[in-house]
Amino acid sequence: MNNRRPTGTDVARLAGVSKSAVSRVYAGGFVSEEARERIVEAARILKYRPNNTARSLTTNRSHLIGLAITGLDNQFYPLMVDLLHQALRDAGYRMVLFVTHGEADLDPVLDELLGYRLDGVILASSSHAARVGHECLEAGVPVVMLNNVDPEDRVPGVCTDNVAGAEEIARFLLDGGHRQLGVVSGLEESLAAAERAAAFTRIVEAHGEATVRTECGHFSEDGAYAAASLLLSGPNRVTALFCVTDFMAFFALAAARNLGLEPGRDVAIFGFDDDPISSWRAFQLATFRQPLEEMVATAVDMLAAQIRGQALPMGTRRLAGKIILRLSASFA
Amino acid sequence: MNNRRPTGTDVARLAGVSKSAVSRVYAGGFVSEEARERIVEAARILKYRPNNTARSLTTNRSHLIGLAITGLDNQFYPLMVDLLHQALRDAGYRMVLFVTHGEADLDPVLDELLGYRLDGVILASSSHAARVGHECLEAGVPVVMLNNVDPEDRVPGVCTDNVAGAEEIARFLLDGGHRQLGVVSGLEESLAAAERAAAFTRIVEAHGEATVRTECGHFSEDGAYAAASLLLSGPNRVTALFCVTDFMAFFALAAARNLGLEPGRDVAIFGFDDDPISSWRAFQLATFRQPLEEMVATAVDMLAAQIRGQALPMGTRRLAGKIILRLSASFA
DNA sequence: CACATTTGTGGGAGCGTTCCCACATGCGGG
DNA sequence: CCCGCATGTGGGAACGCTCCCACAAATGTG
Repeated sequence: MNNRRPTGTDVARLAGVSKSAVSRVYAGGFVSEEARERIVEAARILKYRPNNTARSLTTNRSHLIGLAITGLDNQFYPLMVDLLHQALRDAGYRMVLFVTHGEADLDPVLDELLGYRLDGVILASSSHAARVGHECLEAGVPVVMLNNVDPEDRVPGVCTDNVAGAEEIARFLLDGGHRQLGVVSGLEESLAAAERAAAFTRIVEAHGEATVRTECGHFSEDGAYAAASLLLSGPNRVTALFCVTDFMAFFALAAARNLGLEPGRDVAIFGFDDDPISSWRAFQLATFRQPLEEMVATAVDMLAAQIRGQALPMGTRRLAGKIILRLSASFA
Repeated sequence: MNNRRPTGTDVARLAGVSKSAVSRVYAGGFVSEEARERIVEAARILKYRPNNTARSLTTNRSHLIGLAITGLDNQFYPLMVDLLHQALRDAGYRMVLFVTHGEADLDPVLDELLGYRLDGVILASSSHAARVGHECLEAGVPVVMLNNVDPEDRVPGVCTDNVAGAEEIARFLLDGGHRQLGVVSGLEESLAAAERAAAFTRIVEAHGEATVRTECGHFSEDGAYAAASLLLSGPNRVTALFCVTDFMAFFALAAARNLGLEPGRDVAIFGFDDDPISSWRAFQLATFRQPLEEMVATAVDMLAAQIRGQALPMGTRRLAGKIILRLSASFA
């Protein structure tokens, strides 16, 4: 344990060259073929590996990207993390994870985000992410919002075209003959979710003969269950339900069944995201698929461009999604 | 963008002290109250934040812990990541995430684990983690295995007492009168899962009148579905099924229903983990709860002890779990 | 054959910290 | 009054790398 790790100087000594030559081998410069071979061989013997910390200090690049994300209970997020991890790896970056729970967590996270010399930050938190984004912008740290939007439209970001998606679902349900519609909304701080609820409501209200009621599901299990239960019971109960996330829709399905209503027969239920478990036999949830691969790739591209120093057009890129019909809305 | 971040020297100049004094404020040394105030004020004005990279270079501590974990589709893992993140945060560490998919991914990950001067590594990958563990050991990097065991018992680790858990499930099913039992096993590289299958089998075979058949579920959706379908059909189909992970059990539930068998009435199905969604109404899966909070806390403690330089007793700590009875095994 | 040009090389400063050491103070006791 | 001894302080080396610059050797040109 006491034998410290070998340094570039050690390798240089063994190979009979200068440490500059060693550096050139690993940082990509010109070295004669002969010297390169000797250096690589020496490095192999000593088990040398360049110290990334020291390297970062001079190059001012850490190759570390921070990812801030809300609690991973919503299965859609782990999938996003996985894809993001791959995309970042392919682009030569490592991922430092920051899991937040609510707003209180955000400030210490922010502190660390800035204290560590991260090359960039991806904000996939559902709440209050814009505030963090503004601070990054101010500190000159490249930043991208993913699956969320900055109300002030200053932080660059990428998300699904929430409006088009919610509208398509609304039209589908209206076309299916539904006139009493319900929305299980998320927290107000999440603009992406708010956009979905608003767009859905707008279409229904424009129809004239249809009505829409909204209950807040708070992005939580109990919240969604309670909201759906409320909307699905009483004298003017709804016949179709739009939950702004699949995660909440799963609890709406449970609430419906608890009331003796079979989704797809007695009530139509839609989610949003296309969470991987939506297609499971137990749920078969109709939803709107976010183009996750494309979103992730775009976000990483946008971030990489900023890191390269390219000024970015501000604002949010909105990618097209796709409605996915499954059993839970089959009779609509 | 061009105005570089302020350094400790900048702060020292503004406060009229030396950079040593500034360092003392942030690294925790003795500074007179008056000087401290002036420094803090100057830092506030300049928006100074110590550069962690430079700090790491001298202290040889990065406060970065690497977490290697297999694909996050199994919901149990995101939960683990979340808890681990919190525990590491509380202990003053940040988490660098490495998501692996199969064995091929492991070598490049290992390279990066060692190249980055991580203070320690947590291996929660289900497969081949021991190999990576050995290499860390060799390189002198503190390492802990979580929810997995090293067959050679050299890498310290913590997991649930898989044997006791699987045995308890087996006895419960035998006591319930089941005589034709089935196991949906995982991949062979995962020793933790193998332990469960083996312990279950041992108890059943010791019974004398009961038989047990095993099919490999490969930890995958399709694999588990196929394995369960096989076990639940044919002339000598099983009446009780033990899946070595909840994730696979969800597909066993689906397979059973697809065959017209209602879990908890026509067939008993057990998982292992107590994945958060096991308790959902759509599943109500009987299972064995891993003491995740305790496991995570123990793993972080063990890692921190190694980082402090304490030699650790080798081998795996096995924590007690708890059987959780739910509808899927109610008639047993 | 003198000179420019290419090619590879080593020396050394610098990145922003920490930490050791030397050195000023202020103060009480011999 | 001078010595010891706390108590703060600043200077400067060190961490392991990159990268600029100067320079040597090999090659090409008039």
